[in-house]
Amino acid sequence: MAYWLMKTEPDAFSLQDLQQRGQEPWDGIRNYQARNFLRSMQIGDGVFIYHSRVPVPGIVGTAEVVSTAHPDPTQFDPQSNHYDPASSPHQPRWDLVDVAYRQTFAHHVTLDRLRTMPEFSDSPLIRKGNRLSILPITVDQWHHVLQWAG
DNA sequence: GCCAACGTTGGC
DNA sequence: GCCAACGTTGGC
Repeated sequence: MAYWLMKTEPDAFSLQDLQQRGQEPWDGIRNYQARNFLRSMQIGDGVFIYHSRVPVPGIVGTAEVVSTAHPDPTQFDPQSNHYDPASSPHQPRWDLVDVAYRQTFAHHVTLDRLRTMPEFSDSPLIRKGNRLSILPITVDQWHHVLQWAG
């Protein structure tokens, strides 16, 4: 059992969208470090959903990993803006996991708030210029954020 | 919308 | 293998 944080731009796909659909293949990850995290995920792992590129970025709720990693079909689709012509079906380069909605926080845990938490002082999440869209969350971080979220 | 920071690509 | 150029991310 592990914990993760996944970023999304709500203009493209929000926690509310996930709630409406129930679950969703988390496709479009095109970063090797993030992909390697995807590959280490297990069914039942907890996920913080983080909204980026909004006036007040932060963690807005939770989801759960409901599949292990499998090839992301959008890498083979020339119509997709995640198309990767260098990837082949014989040796897929990019994976996804399926993620199910769990809860929306009554109180969002904003980036400003996360910066005040000692649990996050070493996290890439609060570092300037950080572009990692999937990152591991410690047990302490998980529980502390849930506490703040009310 | 701007732009700093970063990861990736490709010429050499 | 180096590194400049490029495209993208994400806070502001």
